[in-house]
Amino acid sequence: MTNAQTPSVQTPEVRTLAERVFQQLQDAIVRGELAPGSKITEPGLSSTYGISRGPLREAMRRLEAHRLIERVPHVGARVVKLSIQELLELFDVREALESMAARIAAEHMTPEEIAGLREVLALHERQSDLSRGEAYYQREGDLDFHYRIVQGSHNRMLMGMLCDDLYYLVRLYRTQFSASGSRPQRAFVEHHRIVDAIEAGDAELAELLMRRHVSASRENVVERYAAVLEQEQEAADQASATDRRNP
Amino acid sequence: MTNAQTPSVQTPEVRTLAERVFQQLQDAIVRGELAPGSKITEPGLSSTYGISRGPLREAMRRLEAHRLIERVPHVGARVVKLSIQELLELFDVREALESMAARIAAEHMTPEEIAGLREVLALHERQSDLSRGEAYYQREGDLDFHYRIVQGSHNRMLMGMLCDDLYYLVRLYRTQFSASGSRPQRAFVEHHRIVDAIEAGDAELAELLMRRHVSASRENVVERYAAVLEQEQEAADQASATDRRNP
DNA sequence: CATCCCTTGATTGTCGACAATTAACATGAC
DNA sequence: GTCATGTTAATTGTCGACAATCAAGGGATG
Repeated sequence: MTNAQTPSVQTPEVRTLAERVFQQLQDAIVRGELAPGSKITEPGLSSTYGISRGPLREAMRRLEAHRLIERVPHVGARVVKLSIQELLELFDVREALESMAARIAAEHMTPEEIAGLREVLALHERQSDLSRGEAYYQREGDLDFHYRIVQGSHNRMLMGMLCDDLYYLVRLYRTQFSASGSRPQRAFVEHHRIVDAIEAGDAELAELLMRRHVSASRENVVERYAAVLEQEQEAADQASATDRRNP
Repeated sequence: MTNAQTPSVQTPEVRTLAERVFQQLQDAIVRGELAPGSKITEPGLSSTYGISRGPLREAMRRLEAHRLIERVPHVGARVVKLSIQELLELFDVREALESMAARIAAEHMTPEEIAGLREVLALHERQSDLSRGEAYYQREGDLDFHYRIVQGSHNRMLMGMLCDDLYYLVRLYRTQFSASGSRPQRAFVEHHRIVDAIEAGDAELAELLMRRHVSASRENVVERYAAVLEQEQEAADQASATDRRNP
C-alpha cells in the first residue's frame, strides 16, 4: 500500500532533536518557505524552533551535506540557489545514475517490487483523473516512482546518492516550478514503458527509456526555470529603474 | 606543476578547528590507522586530539556525510567497513559517473587542462620507473588523473559527488589493498588512451574507454578484497578453534 | 539452572556562556 | 568626492557542564 502524502519519506520515530529540526528545515526549504538564496542565521532559527544552537548546528551540517544550504566559515549560511547551469548538471547526473538504476532494477527487481511499482502507477493515474492540474501530488507520485526503481536496484550506494542526496534538490525545484502542460501525460506513458521493460527483464531497454525519460524531464524543467528567471530579471530591471528615479 | 605528495587535496589555510580535525580523522581512516569496523567514541577522540566535543561532533558529522563512519543515535559511531557487495556497488556508481565525466571532458576540456593531464601522466610514469613496487604514490597519481578528468567536465554536481564523496572511500580501499602485479602497467596504457581520446575530442570513445578502465580496476580491487577477506576468515577460524580448546 | 529485572557505568544529546572572526559603518586624509 | 582605516556590532566557533539514553553486569526469582 502506498501513501501519496508521504511517498518517499519514512519517519521511523524521530527521537533526537537535531533530527527533528533537520527534517523541519528540510521541509521548509523544499516547500519554498525559506526562499533560495536567503540568508539563515543560527540565533534566528534557534529561537524560532525553540532549541539551542547545538542541535541546530548539527541539523545545518546535515542540510549542507545534502546540498540544501551553503556555508562559508565565519560568515554564515544561505539556502542554495541553483543556477540554470547547475540545474542542467543535476539532471545530467540523474540521467547517468537513474538509467543505471533502471538497468540493474530490470535484472534484480522481485515480482513483489514490480507489483508495487504498478500500484504506484495506478494510484498515480487515478489522482491525475480526479484532480487534473493538481500537479503537486502527481509530482510526488513521480518521485515515488523513481524512488522505487532506485530501491529496486538494491544498490545501497546508488540509493544513498539518489534518494538521500539528490532527490531533495529535485523536489525543491519541482515544487517551485510546478508541472506544466502536456508533460505529465507523456511522463505517464514513459513510466509505463519503463515498467514494461523492467517486467520483461529487458535491462538495455529499461536503461535507454529511463535515460530518455530523465532527459525529457530536464528539457521541461529547464524551460520553465529559464522563464521564471526571465521574469525575475524583468522585475529586477523595473526595480532598479525605480531606484534611479527615487534614489 | 603537480605535487605528487598532495595531488588532489588542497589545504587552503584551514582556519576552523572542526575542519582541521575532520581532515586529520579522514587521513587516519584512509591510512588505516583507525581500523574499519572499530568503534570510535567522542570523549576518546576529544582527548587524543585535544579539542572539545563540539568541533569533534561537527567533524564526525562530516565524516558521516562522506560515508567514512556510520552513526546510530545514542549508541555511537564506527568506522565504515564495506562488504564486498558494497565495494562492487561503489565501482558501479563510479563507472556510470566517471564515464559520463570523460565524455563531457572530451567536449569541454581546455588545451591547458589537457596539457596538465599529460604532465600528470608523465610524472606518473617517472615515479613508476624510479620506485617500482612503491604502489602508494602511484595510486595517488591515479587518483589525481581521475580527479583532473572530473574537474575537466566542469560539472560542479559531478565534481561534488566524485571528488568530495566517493574518492575518499576509493582511497581508503586503495591504500588497504595496495596495487598489485601487472595492473599498474595496464592502467598506464589505458590512461594514455583516454587522454588521446579526450584530446581528439572523441567523446564517445573517451566514455567507452573510461567505462572499461573503471570496470577493469573493479575486477582487480575486488579480487584482492576477496583474498584479504579469506585470510581474515581463516584467522578467525583458528582463533575460535583456540577458544574452544581454552574456554 | 535459566530468565528476568534492576542497578551501574559510560556515552551521547543538549544547553548556556565566552572567545574569535567577520562585515558594515563611520570617520578621517588625500 | 573618493579611498583608506579604525571602530563597533553581530554572528560564528569553541568550551565545559548537565541531563537523557543505552549497554552490560549482578542479583533475585521462577
